[in-house]
Amino acid sequence: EIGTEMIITKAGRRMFPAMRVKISGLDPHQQYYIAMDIVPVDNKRYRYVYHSSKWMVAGNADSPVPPRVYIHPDSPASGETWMRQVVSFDKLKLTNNELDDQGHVRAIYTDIVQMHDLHRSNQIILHSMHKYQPRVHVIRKECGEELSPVRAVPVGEGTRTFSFPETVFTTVTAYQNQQITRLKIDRNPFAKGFRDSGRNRMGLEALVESYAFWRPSLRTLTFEDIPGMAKQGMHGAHGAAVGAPSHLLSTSPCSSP
Amino acid sequence: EIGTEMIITKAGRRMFPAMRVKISGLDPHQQYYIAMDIVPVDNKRYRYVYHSSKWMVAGNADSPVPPRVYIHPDSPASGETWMRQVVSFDKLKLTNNELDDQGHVRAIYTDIVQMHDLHRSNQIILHSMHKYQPRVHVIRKECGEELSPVRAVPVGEGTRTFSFPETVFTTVTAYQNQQITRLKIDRNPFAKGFRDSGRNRMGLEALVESYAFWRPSLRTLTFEDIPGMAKQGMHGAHGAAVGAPSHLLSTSPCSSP
DNA sequence: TACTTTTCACCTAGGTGCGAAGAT
DNA sequence: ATCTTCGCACCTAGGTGAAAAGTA
Repeated sequence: EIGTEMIITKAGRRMFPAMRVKISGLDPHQQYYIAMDIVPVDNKRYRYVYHSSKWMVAGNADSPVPPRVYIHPDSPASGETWMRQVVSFDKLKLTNNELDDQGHVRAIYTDIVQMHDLHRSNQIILHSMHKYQPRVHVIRKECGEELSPVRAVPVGEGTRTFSFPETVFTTVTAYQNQQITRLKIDRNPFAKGFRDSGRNRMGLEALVESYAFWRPSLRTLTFEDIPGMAKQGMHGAHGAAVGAPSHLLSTSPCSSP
Repeated sequence: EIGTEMIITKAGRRMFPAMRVKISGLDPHQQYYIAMDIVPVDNKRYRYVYHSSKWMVAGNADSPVPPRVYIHPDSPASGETWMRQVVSFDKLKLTNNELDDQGHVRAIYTDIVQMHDLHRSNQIILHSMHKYQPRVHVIRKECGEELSPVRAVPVGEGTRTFSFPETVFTTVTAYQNQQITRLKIDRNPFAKGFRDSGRNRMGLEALVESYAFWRPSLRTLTFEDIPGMAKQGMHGAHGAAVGAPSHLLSTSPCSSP
């Protein structure tokens, strides 16, 4: 399996393809946040070796960047709403600029309830030439504004985290692998101006097969998590689910102090 | 004072200028929805008489259209968030098409809490050649999903409605008053293609003075409503506030059944 | 006649990779 | 040598009023 590359810029660049998930098994009447963060896969820095067309370790990772959580703009919404549609993260942008456009960098560490309140940044800060893993979080919304602080990567009952190993990518400021460039140009509508009318020698369909993130079967990921049936671990065709047991997401009578 | 005209189309047309309000006096830690609806000014249908440049009554109003509420897309958010920025309704569209793009027309009558849940339409249905008054609603978010049904125009404690008589307008499918056309072309960036480099004989600044909705001093409306000081009635320079006493908006310890 | 719908050129706004230039 | 930044042409997406055509 070959990982793809994602451009990062100072102004922020969208991921392409964007992460899209289909969700099932939520309590229809419960409110949830859905969020994404992106965590390092390892502690290494990479470089691309052209003659072998491979990424090679080039030292240890740079010092960590301020962690960010991208809160899906439809948050909060009921389980019913989330399950009715494919949830797309296409507004999220990747940047290598640690200076926030607004300044409030670390407030994201505070209460998840307040997160909705912060001016929501759609930028996630990453280092170039590193390998990363996007993660999707489903966070049950608590009644009231309980001051239970939640970390940048929220953990606790009522929160569940999903990782899809196929979506690991390497950050770059300019594409290294020309096959990746071809896929981006061919599939991203905004790059239509660079398309080559005469199809190059290797079929693009074959290319798509080689790059996990691009396979249409993966463009929609399914969370299978039926309340009452406390399934755990693998669900759906390719998705690995990690986190609290499923029943924690399903119900929540609203109680108050 | 001369009212402006707003185009309505089947697909929906934005208002220009858009309604923009500045809010103060909310409880910073309380969650609120902010919404807009548009109500008839009277029971009449109008026609434009060119030779006198005036709108004249042309009969009784057409039968009512399905009422709609445009929920500001930042809703719900805390008082702090709402007060930090100017709240703009520039995504709202006016239409004369009673057939909903999605179909769920009347669900808007249900609980305000569920409104956040519905696929939010940005369209408000109006009749052409009628006079309308936009209204802004500030609605305190209740804890939990209490099933207290709220009407299309929410009324009750925790809800407050603001009307600004200067923002009354007449709906049209094509502009009647050519001065309105000139103002739209001169001020709306999307109409730049129709601008006349040689300024027409009457200065546009003078035109703006004649049309209340356009005066820059009104493009930002201020809600003055300090909790604890139960002011009522007129606030700010031009805004008339109508609704529940102000203190009802300011505090709300979260209690449950 | 009086109003509405459709199509269109012309804009705003912003997402692409390219290639030259810059940085280390 | 290797990586990053910037300006650019070329796109997508969609908001304008004009004008012609449609409706009743």
